[in-house]
Amino acid sequence: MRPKIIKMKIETIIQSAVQEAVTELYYFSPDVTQIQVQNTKKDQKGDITIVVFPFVRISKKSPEETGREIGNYILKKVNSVESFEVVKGFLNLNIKNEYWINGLVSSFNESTFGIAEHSEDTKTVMVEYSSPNTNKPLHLGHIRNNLLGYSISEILKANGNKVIKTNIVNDRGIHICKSMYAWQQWGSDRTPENTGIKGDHLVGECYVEFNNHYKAEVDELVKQGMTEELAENNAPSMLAVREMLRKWEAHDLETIQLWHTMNGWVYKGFDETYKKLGVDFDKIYYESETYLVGKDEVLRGLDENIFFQKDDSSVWADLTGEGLDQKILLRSDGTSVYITQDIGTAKMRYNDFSIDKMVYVVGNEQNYHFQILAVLLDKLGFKWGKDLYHFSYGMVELPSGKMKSREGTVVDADDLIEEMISVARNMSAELGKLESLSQEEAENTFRMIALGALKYFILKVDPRKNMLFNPAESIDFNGNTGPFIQYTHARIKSVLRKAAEKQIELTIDIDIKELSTKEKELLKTISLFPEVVKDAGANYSPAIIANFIYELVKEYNQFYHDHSILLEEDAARRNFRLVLSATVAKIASSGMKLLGIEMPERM
RNA sequence: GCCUCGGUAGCUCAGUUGGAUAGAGCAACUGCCUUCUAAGCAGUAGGUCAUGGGUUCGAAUCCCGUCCGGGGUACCA
Repeated sequence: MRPKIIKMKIETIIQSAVQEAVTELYYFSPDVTQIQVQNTKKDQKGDITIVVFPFVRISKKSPEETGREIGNYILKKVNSVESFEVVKGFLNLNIKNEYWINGLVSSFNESTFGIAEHSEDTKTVMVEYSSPNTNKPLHLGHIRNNLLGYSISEILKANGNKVIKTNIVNDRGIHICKSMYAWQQWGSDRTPENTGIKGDHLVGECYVEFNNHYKAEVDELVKQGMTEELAENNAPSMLAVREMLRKWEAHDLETIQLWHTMNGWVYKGFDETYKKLGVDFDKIYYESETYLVGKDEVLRGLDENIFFQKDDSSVWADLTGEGLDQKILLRSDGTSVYITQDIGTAKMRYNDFSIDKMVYVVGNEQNYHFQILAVLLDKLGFKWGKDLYHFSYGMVELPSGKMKSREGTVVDADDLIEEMISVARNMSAELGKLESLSQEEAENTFRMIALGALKYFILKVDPRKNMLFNPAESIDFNGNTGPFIQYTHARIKSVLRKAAEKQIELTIDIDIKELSTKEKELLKTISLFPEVVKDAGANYSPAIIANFIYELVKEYNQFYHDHSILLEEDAARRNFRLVLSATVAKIASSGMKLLGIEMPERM
């Protein structure tokens, strides 16, 4: 067993050295926040930079002189520092090559470099994502949600948490009844089997059908002189749907059966899409099973005077003490509202698992909702209520603007994935790639590339921001894209295969002294990976991972272009470059895995 | 109205707790395959960081105002 080596980061060592230096030189102990240790900018000489300005006031000397004095001190105290240079107010330190090479060796050696393992104090985090309605198929908006949810789960795991992925399916309510009613009314012989239409799409079609008929009815009534509001509430199909919902809540057998059947179609369809997207769940909750629990919780709250009742017998929470408004929890007729089921779901989760932290991956239009939910759960006594984390992400917009289901301007998830695969297939044929692979292997690679492109495109942008998806342009395979990263990986794997063919074995005895600029850059970037994973976890941001991997493989491609690997005659250097390549491939893969993106061996 | 998030190159996006000359990709133009995969590499061009003030050695970043845009503010979900 290898003893556990506690490797101190060079930044940390330097930071305390600076503190020491300033204390000893100027008799003043600076605050840690004043000591800025950062990576030297690419266009400057040096590896680590210390900003001198904050100490000028203490030293009462020029920035240059202060920098020199601190630099000299560090040079004497920190072994890894080779030399330094002061440019303006910046102290640039050169770190010994040995240090970077040691870093490479450990990242090459450690199978889980940068990925934390579970420990004694592992926290259990539950991540809720996806959360679809069962009245229509998944679209691009859901894709962003699913990819973010899956990725953030992986990132939290990589930061040492135990993660339970969960999904709350909205399987009840008036919108589901609309699809059911349309099916009954305008073609009750349709099934996914006899129409050949995927179940969720069939139900979605019914939903659209309903809206078209309904709209026609409303228009007709308005033409007859009714006000719009009245017409909307009195259109025959709306009345029928309300009756259907009433029957559902009264457990009417026929209604429940139809509901089961149609939801079954939808689930089967969803499962296919989830599988294609490569996302999954450890536990799925259904709103039909949680909303009554929520209602009970609200009534308990009423009992315990946490909530109050108005004269019309509706139940409310007074959140004015928290700087929020009053919030309705049960309607005057006793039925539950949206937030009621969230309380119920929370309660069930609370009973089912020992959760330390709850993360909800839900769009930013629900910021207010989750602010309220946090307060309500806290009032009701759930320990993680107050600090639940709403992973609030921005919308996906199209060049034409917002996606609207009712206007048919949504990008369907299944269609999009198929289209991406077909683009990957054509692109491959055009480039004359993968001809040596079997049909099956080739298809699998097209799938990886297509999904890599889609996932990376979506995950590379800051989740908090709205993003634009242009179907015509977004399916790019060059530049800052998933396929670019996959391609670099395939290239490295190809080199490694050839090395193996030539019986060249990789060894961790790196016996070189000199490093080229590109080689050193790569070593420096590699060393950042663990920090990047932590950063991504702390900020709930797959984008941080994505941008890092891009940076890494971009640098690798420059290195690859400028240096021979297998043709290098010096065996030690050749070995170094092979280890370097293998490590880049490994880190890129493990980073992409955190994004849910697979890496092909060849492409 | 109030709350909230945003505005960086023609387009899509990065930009660390405030640090050096604001960076990538796409699109445009120009080079590089007899050599480990050209889905690559190199170069040219492209900016009043919405705007006006303030804080300071230093602001795309922090504070205040203004303009523009998204979202929220339901007995919808």
